[in-house]
Amino acid sequence: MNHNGNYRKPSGRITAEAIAAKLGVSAMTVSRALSGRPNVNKKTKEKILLAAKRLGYTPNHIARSLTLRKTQIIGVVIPEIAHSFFPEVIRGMEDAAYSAGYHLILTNTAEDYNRELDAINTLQSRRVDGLLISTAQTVTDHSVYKDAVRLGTPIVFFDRVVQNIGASCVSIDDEDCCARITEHLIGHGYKSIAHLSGPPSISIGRDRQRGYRRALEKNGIKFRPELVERAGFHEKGGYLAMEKLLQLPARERPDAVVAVNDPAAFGAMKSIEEHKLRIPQDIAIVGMTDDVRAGLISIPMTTIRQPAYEIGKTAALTLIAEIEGKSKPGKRIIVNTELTVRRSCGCL
Amino acid sequence: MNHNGNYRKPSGRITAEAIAAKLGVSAMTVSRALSGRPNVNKKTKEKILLAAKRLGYTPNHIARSLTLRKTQIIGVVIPEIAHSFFPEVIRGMEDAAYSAGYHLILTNTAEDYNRELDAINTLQSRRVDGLLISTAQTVTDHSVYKDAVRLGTPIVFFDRVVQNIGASCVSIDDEDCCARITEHLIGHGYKSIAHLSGPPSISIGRDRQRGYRRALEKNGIKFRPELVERAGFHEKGGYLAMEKLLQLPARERPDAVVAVNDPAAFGAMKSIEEHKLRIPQDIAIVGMTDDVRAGLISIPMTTIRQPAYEIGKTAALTLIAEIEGKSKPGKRIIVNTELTVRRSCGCL
DNA sequence: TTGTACGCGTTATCAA
DNA sequence: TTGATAACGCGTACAA
Repeated sequence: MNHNGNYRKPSGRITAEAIAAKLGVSAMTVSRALSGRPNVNKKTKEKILLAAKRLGYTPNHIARSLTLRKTQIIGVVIPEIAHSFFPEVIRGMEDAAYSAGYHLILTNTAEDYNRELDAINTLQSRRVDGLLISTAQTVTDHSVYKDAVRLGTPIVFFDRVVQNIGASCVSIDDEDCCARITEHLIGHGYKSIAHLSGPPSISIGRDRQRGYRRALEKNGIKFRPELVERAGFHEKGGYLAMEKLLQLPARERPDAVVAVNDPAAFGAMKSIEEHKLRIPQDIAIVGMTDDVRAGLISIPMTTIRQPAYEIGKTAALTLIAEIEGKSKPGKRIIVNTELTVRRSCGCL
Repeated sequence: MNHNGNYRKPSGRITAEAIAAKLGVSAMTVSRALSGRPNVNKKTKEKILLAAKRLGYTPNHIARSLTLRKTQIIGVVIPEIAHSFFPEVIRGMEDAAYSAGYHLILTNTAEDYNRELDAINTLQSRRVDGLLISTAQTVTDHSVYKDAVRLGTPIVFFDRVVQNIGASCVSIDDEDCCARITEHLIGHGYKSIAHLSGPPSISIGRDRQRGYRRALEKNGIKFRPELVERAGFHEKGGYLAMEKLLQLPARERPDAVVAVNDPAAFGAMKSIEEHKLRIPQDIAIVGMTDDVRAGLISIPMTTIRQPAYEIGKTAALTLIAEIEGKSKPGKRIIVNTELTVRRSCGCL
């Protein structure tokens, strides 16, 4: 018994060597026949293929990876699985990977920096061919990423990206999105627009806030810091932030709110409703990301649709191209978004 | 250039051998020190650990897997990713796997039998330690599973299970669930209850239909075959099936509908609404699985909550126990469900 | 067209 | 406590 609690058991599986022995050829010929190389006699090839099938031969990909130094595996690091956005992203990645002969190892960091570190390390020790990463909220130190890139592991960031460290990034233009939806409100006459902001440690949070501010300034509306309240990415934070905003004297209150994402907006809606205020008549509200729920709740929410599937697929295709040397790292890829106007903004 | 389109590039990574050379010890000692074995001199161990860190050593898990014939990888085969049920299942699996030192390779079969075959084969050639499978709708031949089990790859089925082939199964008691929700309707006075059934090729479909029928019979209601319409698992099928039911002469129409799952029920609701019928006054409807949307739509839907996270976690824990020889295969594990009464059944 | 020798990076085994 | 050797199963390179 070794330290793992496992006996060293024989694999029990047929090897190329075994097939070779049975057929009186060398293992090399078997290998060639099975990987479809041209230089094998047609008849011996047929014999080998037949024997392989009869014996239930399954090539050992581990051994293959060891010699080739190529695993055909992509490591995926995401901060949460259940949020409706990521499953779609993963579906896009899986489609792209499957078509190109890669597999996905999925790791969930649950927004925890240490788990993310651990994930990246163990994925590297598994010698994944590349990494697809969306960073956890608590990440501040980028040296792990830099080390990986330096050691030759291609990385493509998606959604929550880290720029300027030599890795490609696939995301929406957060600043622009937020500016757009803010201008949508401005265009419909709202003057006192608040922002429920994301964590400033994440690019998404910073960029969206910048977009909000840019839209105000461009339209000659004075930026009022007291109208920006930190909410984070979740419902609870949105609720608490909105509670704070509603403590402002009535005449200083916002007439519209731009939330950093849909969950935060849902939380805020709850707070607004608890205060017996009407949406959108008393306070309009908009989100971002188009969570599945956005169109289903009693006051359907105006938001910005992010093409999750496309983000996943694009990120995977970009990574695979870089792994195979067909494309250079360091790209910045922006995928298009779409303003989805529903009732919560009062513009319908 | 080999047939893969890849040059054979040197790994560029530090090996245990390299550390050994620098320190004037053997590779074996390095290996022992790094895997925390007891029989290493404390001082040499420290030296080795330090050197490993300084040189940025990442153990090669591939080589390790090759000798140990153990990958610490679990292959997950699911029919669809985006359906809200599976992300939660995967989260449960990931949590369990992470704690036990395993990784998940995720494969999406998109309900396609050939893709499922392919997935299971390539996962086996990657020598995964075990498989977690929810079968695709189009699967009829179970020999792949049997072969895998015979060759010693543990399998645990979840949700859409295959019983009696020696593999463990984790699921809800579909027959019982469907009987329960049907009896709920009967208990509130509905007499003419229809069933939108799932694909009969899948155990879930068959079992739920059996539960529906059992509930009727147990309560002395005559089973009417014309009230069972095949819907499948998706919205569109539910819509079409309901359309058919609504073509029945008015007095033969059902006053309540038991759908095989929530998406089918959503489709049916759409059809009912298009016919200007009211839910639940004209026709009551219930689903199963508690899709996230069930509670959010304008007429919230009565359904049965399946503990997705728990199913995933239990399946993974069961598999890991079997992989490590701590538990025997062939178990049948039932996880509890919960009737969630909302407005669509008219019982509130 | 086919075979031989060796290497990939690690760990089990047995000897020192 | 440490080291030498072999093995895991395959693919490359070269020779036959």
